[in-house]
Amino acid sequence: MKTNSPTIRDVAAAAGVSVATVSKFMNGTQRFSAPVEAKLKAAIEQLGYRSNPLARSMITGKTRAIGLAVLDIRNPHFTNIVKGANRIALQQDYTLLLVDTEENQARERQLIEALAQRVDGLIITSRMQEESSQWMLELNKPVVLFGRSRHLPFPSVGSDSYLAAYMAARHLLNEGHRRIAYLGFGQSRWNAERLRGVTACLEEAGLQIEVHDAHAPSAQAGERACSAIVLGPRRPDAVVCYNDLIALGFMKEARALGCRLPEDVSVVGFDNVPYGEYASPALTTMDLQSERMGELAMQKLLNILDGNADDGYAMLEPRLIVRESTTRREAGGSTSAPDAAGVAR
Amino acid sequence: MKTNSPTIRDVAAAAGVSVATVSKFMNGTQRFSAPVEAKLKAAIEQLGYRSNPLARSMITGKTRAIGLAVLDIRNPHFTNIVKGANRIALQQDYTLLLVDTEENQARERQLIEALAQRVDGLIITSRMQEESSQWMLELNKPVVLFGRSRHLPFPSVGSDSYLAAYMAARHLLNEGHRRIAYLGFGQSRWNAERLRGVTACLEEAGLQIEVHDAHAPSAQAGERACSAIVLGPRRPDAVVCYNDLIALGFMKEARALGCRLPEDVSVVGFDNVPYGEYASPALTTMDLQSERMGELAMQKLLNILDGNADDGYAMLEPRLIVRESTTRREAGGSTSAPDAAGVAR
DNA sequence: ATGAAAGCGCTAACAA
DNA sequence: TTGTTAGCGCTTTCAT
Repeated sequence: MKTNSPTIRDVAAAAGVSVATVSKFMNGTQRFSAPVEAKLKAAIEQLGYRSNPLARSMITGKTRAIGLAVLDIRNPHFTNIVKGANRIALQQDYTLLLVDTEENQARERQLIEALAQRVDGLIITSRMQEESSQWMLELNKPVVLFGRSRHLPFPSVGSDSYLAAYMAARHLLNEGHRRIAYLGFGQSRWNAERLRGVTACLEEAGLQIEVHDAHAPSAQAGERACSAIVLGPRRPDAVVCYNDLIALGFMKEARALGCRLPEDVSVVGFDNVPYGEYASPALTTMDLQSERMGELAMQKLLNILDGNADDGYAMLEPRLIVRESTTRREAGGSTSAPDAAGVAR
Repeated sequence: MKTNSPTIRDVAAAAGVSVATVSKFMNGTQRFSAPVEAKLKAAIEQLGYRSNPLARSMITGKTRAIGLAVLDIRNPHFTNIVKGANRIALQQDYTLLLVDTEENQARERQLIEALAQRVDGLIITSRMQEESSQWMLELNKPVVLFGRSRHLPFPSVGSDSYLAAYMAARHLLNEGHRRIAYLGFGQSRWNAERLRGVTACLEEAGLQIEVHDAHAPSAQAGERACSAIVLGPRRPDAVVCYNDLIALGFMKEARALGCRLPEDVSVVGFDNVPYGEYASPALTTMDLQSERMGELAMQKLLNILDGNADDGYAMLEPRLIVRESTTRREAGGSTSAPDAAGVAR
């Protein structure tokens, strides 16, 4: 299995032409006389020649590879980003180098620095503060970030967390809820905005919010955080969760604790992960368009690599997906959801 | 941003030594006199030198990258494989090149062939028949496959689909079910084995099986397939689904159709995807240890790259995870699950 | 312990 | 249209 694959020189020899000719032919840089073209084709076919991308990259300085660093590939939000990014990359003949940074938090920076050396550009999701991410500038490679970047001159894509949260709260209010809690994830860069959105909406209605933290963006964390909220002295009648995973965990535990959902407690999440739909009650959520974000990020990056400037922030519109976890099916509530109609499903 | 990073020559000049010395230093190939080492360190530090992995790869012929081709990154089964593979790769300082082949089915082969040129080895999940995958031999790179490979001399890892299916059926039998259906996915390479396992178990009990096909390994497909099974003339009292996604979709639709789960119909899936636990009823499933499969596959591959021979098939033990979708909570059934106790949760 | 020199497989001027 | 030639940044004998 140590078959040395044929080099450009082998082809040149076999076809009786120079290596430069072969190179030009491979890259379609030029036109050729019929006989030469025929010989070239024959030799290439016969030898099974495929040009070595490494050698090519060394000279051109381009690898046609994009580095993608995600926090946790198992979180469907990031999975979707990868899916979207991969789609666009494939269309343009780029390859994806993936790193799941959660697997080695301490080495996040090293990992990304190493990654940067093998790619033309990077798409990065990070938990680091922008202030402490100045080193990304020294990557000397185009980077696209998620969430509006304020301290870094990189283009970015995100969705309006504030608005999304506001919408979620508004929906809950419309459903007649008054005691609303927020189960957040403090370490996230979007947590603050989401909290702000919910808070603002409630304040307009003269209501207060009760804030909890899940300590992780996972279903397990949602489970763990549940009892303190649901069994506390003043049980909320609705909770906005930082993301769908937390919401799913919360719902499971809440029911185990004897709550009826959504009658006793309504739940909203963020991200619209595929499985919220299959939980029961099906999870109402804010669709942040993760997959589209991945596509957009990749598009921005490839665009830059094509020489076009872009340091903008592309913001996607959040969409409310109303499902069962917030809609009072029987008894209970007050108004029937006035905003449920015509909403994207 | 067109900062040309320093080359080995810059370092050599700055340190007043030869490039060979710098190279040896970078690779820790040799020991050095104190003064040289000091100058080297200073120069490298001062210039911020990082050796170019491409140039290195050109000579050594090693890229320290592994290609991973998955059918659909959004299927948690594959997500888990990626997670596991990534973990091991990171530990050994390898990078992952990911391709989601579903994004471009027609180009699967091209994609993988291109991938092969940039990596030291590949881990491939494919829907192709082994018989028509002989081209993989011409990759001239070590490959690890999933599922026992019979026609290809590649090592592989998988779990015992036959046994898993047999176990699932046995569990259903123990729960008192008699009319059992199998909702499969004919295009998968494991479908046949799973069907065999279920069939064998039922035959031992003198029972027949009713077979359906979901046409896709997704929740949506499960939803679509549901009504024909549940509203047919002879509704089964339990169904074994090809995977958890199909099972989840099936359950959602079944309930929409007015079935009580698990009282009217019990459901089992395969894969133990994270969200089965958060569905309701929580999904009973066969844990095939996807993440472990990813780890193992990567371990096998790196092992081969270390020069050790390995053409074996590593088979993981399936485990039954009993949850609510098969346990008769009230009324109904016959025996209470005798095998539910002591089972991994 | 250190250095000189010959490439790895390819592209990119520049000549012809 | 085709060929010559000089490297890309690095590793690796082989000398010293």
